[in-house]
Amino acid sequence: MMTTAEADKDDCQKPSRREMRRRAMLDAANALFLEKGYGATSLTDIVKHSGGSLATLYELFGGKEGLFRSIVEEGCAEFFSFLNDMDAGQPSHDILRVVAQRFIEGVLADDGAFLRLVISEAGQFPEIGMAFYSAGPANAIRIIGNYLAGQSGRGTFEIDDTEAAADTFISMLLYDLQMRLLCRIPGKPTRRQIEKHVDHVVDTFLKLYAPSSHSTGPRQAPKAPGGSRKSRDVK
Amino acid sequence: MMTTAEADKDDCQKPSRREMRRRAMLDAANALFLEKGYGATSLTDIVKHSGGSLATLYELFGGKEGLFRSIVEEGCAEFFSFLNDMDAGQPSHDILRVVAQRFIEGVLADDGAFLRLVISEAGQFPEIGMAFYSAGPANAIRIIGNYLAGQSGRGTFEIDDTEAAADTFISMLLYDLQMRLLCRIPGKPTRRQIEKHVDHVVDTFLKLYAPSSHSTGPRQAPKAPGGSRKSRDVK
DNA sequence: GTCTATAAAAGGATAGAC
DNA sequence: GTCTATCCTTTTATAGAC
Repeated sequence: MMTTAEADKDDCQKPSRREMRRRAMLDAANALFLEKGYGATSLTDIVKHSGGSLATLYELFGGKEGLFRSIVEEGCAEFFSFLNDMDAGQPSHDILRVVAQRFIEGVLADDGAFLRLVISEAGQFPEIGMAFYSAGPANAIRIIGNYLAGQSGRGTFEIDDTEAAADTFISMLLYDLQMRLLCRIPGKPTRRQIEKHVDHVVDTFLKLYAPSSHSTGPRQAPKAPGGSRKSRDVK
Repeated sequence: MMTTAEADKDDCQKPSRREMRRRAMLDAANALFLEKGYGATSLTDIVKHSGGSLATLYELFGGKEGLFRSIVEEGCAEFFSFLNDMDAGQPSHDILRVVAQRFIEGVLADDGAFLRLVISEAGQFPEIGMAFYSAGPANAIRIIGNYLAGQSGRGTFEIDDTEAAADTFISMLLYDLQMRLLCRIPGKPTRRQIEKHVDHVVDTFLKLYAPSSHSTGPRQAPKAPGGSRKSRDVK
């Protein structure tokens, strides 16, 4: 027989009762907040899904606000984890396609639910929006900007303001897509459409910043005229 | 002395009591929803600001939802009214600067409060997000796309997919700005910064789509190196 | 520590007087 | 038609048993 303390030392994952409750409540709250929004989600609803009781929730998180802050904190870290995977040592600018693809996958993964939640409550919880922006957009621009700066030194690109270029890249890539998600326009883009968009953005970026007329763009695919059904219309 | 009926006929604006109440309630609700969000605003709070009473509110709007829908309907029409002012007959592409300026002014006008409100409640009120996207982003892309198509015919630009080009233009112009507003990053950009950004976007756009090497860009201003403090950092 | 039961408050909605 | 007063539900928050 082991004491619980010994068990804790033994098992690295330490699934203490407290920690399991905490996780279950965080997960339930996360799902419900993302689905219904902060205001429309009640604590009893969360407890109903997580198990445990209201009193325990208060014991662990201090209330609805505390629970919410924990959710967002975790969410920010997870949501942008893919940013840290960027390997700046890659040879060519094909890496731009890979990065773009990952960005879009990341954005599409939760249908914009997390971003919507942050935006919705940024008014009532001032630090939440700032934390998100720092961990997300600002971080992305810095990382991509740094990458571009490195490549710029090697002659892969000709860019004077690398962060502005990074901003341009991300903006072209995500603006309309994210806006549609946030507005809940139905219908996800197909893999084919995403690929096409990524190609278009990368090509445009290269047209802007590839060393002049060196014509680095390997895919200036001759576009089928009129075949670009993007269906921006809603109805 | 006039009866109220005569007064109504006399005054073309017909500020009937009913209509005045309606306006007052719409205005109060609008302000409160934009400030505190839909869920955090109570009907009693609205009535307290508008005058009148809860019962009248129900008589006029049927409840909180009806009131909210009325708000958003009005808001969409007003928010994008500036789009219809675009005069496609203008001579050069200096009009791009004017358009860009107006877009940014429009976006900054309410600090993103209206867009935030729409995004927040797009989940609970499905048609609201779609109405906004149609009246706003989709409409903007179509209008600018049409303008570009017209100019493209005259040789001002060389564009094959004019709507994609319009998307690029708007994305570069607004993405980071709107994201910062939505996340409540404090500190509005100064007029100087806005002007600089507009110039950068227009120059970039011309670099992409102006007839080759005709060098239409009148303002390829030599940037002071290192002077581009955009302060993307939050802290 | 975890749960049951309940307090306390607030919000949405309505009935009825004027 | 407009207001006052009130009902009923829901929600946050806590006290006390096990």
